[in-house]
Amino acid sequence: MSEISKAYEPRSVEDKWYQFWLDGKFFVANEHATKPAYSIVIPPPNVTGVLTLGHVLNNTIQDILCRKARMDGKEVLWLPGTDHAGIATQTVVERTLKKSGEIKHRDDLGREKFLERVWEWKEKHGGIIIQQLKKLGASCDWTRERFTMDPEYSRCVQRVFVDLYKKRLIYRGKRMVNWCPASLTALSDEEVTMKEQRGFMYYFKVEVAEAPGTFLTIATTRPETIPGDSAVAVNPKDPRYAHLIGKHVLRPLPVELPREQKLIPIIGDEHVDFAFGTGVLKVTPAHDKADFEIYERQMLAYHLSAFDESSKTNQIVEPLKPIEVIGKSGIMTDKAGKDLQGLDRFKARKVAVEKLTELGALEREEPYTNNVGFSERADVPIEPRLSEQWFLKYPSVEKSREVVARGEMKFHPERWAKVYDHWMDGIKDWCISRQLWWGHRIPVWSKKTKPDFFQTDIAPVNQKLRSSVNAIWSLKVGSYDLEERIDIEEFIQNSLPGLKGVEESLEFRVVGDFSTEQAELLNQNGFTQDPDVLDTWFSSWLWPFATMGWPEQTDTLKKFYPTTDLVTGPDIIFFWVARMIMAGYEYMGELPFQNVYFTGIIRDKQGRKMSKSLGNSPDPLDLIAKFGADALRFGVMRAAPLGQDILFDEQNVELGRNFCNKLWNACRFRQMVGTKDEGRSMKDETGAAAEASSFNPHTSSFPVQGEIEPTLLSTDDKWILLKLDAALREVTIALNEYKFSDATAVLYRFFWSEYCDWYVEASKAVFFGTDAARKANTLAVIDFVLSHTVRMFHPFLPFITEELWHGMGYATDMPDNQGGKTIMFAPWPLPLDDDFKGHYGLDDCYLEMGDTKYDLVSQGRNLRRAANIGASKKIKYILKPVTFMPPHEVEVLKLLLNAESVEVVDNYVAGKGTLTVRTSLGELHLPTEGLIDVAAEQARLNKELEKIEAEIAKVEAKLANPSFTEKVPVTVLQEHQQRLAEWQSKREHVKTALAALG
RNA sequence: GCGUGCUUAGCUCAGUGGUAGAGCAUUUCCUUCACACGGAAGGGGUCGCAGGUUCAAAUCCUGCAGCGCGCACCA
Repeated sequence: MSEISKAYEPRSVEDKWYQFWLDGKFFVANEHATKPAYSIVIPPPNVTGVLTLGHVLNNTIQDILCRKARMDGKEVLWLPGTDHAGIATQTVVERTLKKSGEIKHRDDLGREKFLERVWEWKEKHGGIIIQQLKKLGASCDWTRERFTMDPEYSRCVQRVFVDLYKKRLIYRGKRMVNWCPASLTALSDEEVTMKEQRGFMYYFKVEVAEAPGTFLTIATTRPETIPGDSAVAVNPKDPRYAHLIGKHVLRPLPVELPREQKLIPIIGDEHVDFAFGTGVLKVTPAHDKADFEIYERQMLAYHLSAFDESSKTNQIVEPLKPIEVIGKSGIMTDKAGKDLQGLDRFKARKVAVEKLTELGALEREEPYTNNVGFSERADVPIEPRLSEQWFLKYPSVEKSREVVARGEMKFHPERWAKVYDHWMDGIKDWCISRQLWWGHRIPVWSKKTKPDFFQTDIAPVNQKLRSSVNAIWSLKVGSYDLEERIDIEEFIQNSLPGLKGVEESLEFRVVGDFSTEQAELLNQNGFTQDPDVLDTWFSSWLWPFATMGWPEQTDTLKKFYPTTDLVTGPDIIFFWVARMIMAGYEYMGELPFQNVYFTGIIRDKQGRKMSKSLGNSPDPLDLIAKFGADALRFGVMRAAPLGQDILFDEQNVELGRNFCNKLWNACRFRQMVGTKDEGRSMKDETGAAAEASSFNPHTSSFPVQGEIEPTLLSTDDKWILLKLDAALREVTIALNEYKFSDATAVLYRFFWSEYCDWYVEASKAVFFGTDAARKANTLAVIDFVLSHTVRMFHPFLPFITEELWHGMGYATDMPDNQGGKTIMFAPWPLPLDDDFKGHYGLDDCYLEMGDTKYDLVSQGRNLRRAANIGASKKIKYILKPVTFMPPHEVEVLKLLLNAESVEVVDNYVAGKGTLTVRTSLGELHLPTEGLIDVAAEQARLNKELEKIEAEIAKVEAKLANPSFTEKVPVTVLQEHQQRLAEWQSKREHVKTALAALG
């Protein structure tokens, strides 16, 4: 036999077994299997990202679920992959190219060349996170790895876009969007986070044109937008101002404009809160969402009245219209006037205030804290901006809401269902276009032409596109925003003849699920493709089915869709989870997953979010190198209760390592005590045969009759088997309820506090003894317990358990597909059933017997301290048992007490200076021969006595209360009475002990 | 503002009506032949505050306070 090392060394083990699993194709899902399916799709990490602790948490949970499902006999698909992370990836590549001095702006390269560089980057860095997941032990089916920019996946995205366009759920429009001046793209509402900002509220006055000398005071936080004001709004119900509606004020900025160009109307709108500020609102429709809405509401009414007004006064030159004063990079435009033009928006604010002051228009400024939307990605204030974008009206909203509301799809913890429902309730259209290059380009082409050139410009292309059933044409005439869908054949027949000679240009637009060739055709024929790409989430919302071969009805889809569980962070509940549910219903006709487990968010010791800039985010790979992947997994799981954020501390991982080491050494102990005659030996070589042995690994499905001899079982044996049974039950329940930290706590308690601390120690009494039959039987019990334990640990600690499964020889007697090859497919250990318990005499009373015995030992050990006897000194105890104490039990006590002897004396009378403890098993005496510090021991006992008296008083008070004794259930009453008796007995004992001290 | 979660030992957290728990930290002792990544024995808590329900409340209800998160948002 070969020695195994004293400490567990994960490094020599983990890579070996991961390669073994890959070589054995154990992670590969078989879509033709008859076993019931279990599936998870991975939340695709950013392709150029690196592993964070968040990923560790998330993927460890998924791996636990998958490994448990395999042991439950399910056919498991854990489908991995990455997403292209449009903004993040493009930004990183652009920044890198800039840093190297290669470009100043991505325009220097041009779209095509730039994208080539992004692909290069992706090829170079794209595999990193996948490799890291392998280090963690993730049992993903890597043969099915997907990327959102794969050709097939991209076709899915395109197809869905066209379908939704066809259904008129996708539309284009000039709307107010969240504009990121750093990334130069529109963002969805979900990508904006509100942050409190300390600033100022500026109060400035404007004169009413029609009533010189009358001033209105306006409060604003953004004076730089004054040149963009198109109106001033008051509440029509506000008695202070209502009469001014229809009149005009003189806008102070830009100063150089002629008076008539600075006149803007006073309009009435219910939106204006007259309790807030001054009750007068400046309306800047190009730079504020609410203002834009007012603009839309009031535009018509105003234009009508303005018409009357201007015909009378001839003063109003500019109608109410959005004026863009802030450009797309956050730089003030020429419309902002000569003082502000070219300035950054924040610098412009200061200058605007100076100008107002110079004009004498600024009344005052007050410190003010308000909420400002920030670009989540770039962390700069977003700019509400009017621009032409593509929007999606969400599909299948009602079904998606109901499935969660009804509890058909379950959220864990449940409270997220409410958050989800609330969001779905107020759901707004999704801005899906992004002004980026890296992503799925919008499949829309357009070409302008005059009616007379239709036959040469458009018709031939239409002819060639006919093979695509999904070509949808629309027509935009002149500069009107309106865009009509047309049937191109019908257009040729009916409308075209009438347009002969018309000089106005027509813009033909075609949306379609085109092939690369068809797209090329369009480009060659002078059609221009929409330059924008789609939001990354517009591809990842298809993830659960697009990764499985949709739109084909593949066998994989048939077998594994809908998926079983989804594990993700609550921070992407709207971004991803909600949208996947809707896409699932829209395209698969059913929900994409049955359960959603929301993890907590990993924070540092101080409760701060992990972030690169704080440098508080440890590299999981460093942790794996230092402690092992199993240790990291166990540590994170143990610290991550369902529904709570996790304060990460490296100590958790250290604890995981210690636990693995404990497991390792407990097996080492088994090897050492059993090798001589009966035991198995630990092997070094994977798959090498175990030495011949009379002990077989046991499972619940392979009962152990003939292996463990029931009549030879000691109290300790029965106790640990019952504890194992309890642990199996508890762990199984915890896993079913997704309570991973509970499960790890049970594993820890069972293995460390029960098996190692008590059973292994007690078993030494057997192994150091001479009874060969009992020794053999104890080994059988140990093998039974360990073979179950190792399997129970496997989902959490995949590497060390595989090593031990083979090393201890437990694999060899199992069928190949049931653990013979790998513990991955060994059956999940079931709790012990009644037949088993009956056969081995495992009555629950042994639990109490064991507990009492170990309690006696603890108390006996305590006497050592009371007597100031060093831990290593062998001492003599005297036991006065209540009933007959079998010699074996006395041996166990002797060993556990580290005693020179435990003498059984049935009628022992303790003399002076003898310390005594008592349990229901009997009394344990330690004659001290004057070694003790009498005063200290008296103090200790008196303190204990006080405690006991307090407990007695509490229970007595309860029992003396008639309403208690009358109303309480009998069992509770008995419990209390028994407890009183116990405390009283203890009191007697302590008193006796005090008296014995002299 | 609406919603939601948390507040229990020095720290991190379990504990949904009946004797307050774990891990870490701490104190003392021990390198005894599985493991010092270890063993043994201790100390440490009026369960955020105030009411209420109940024979009985860390636990259920109400209110308050503090911290956090999500959504909405008033210039």
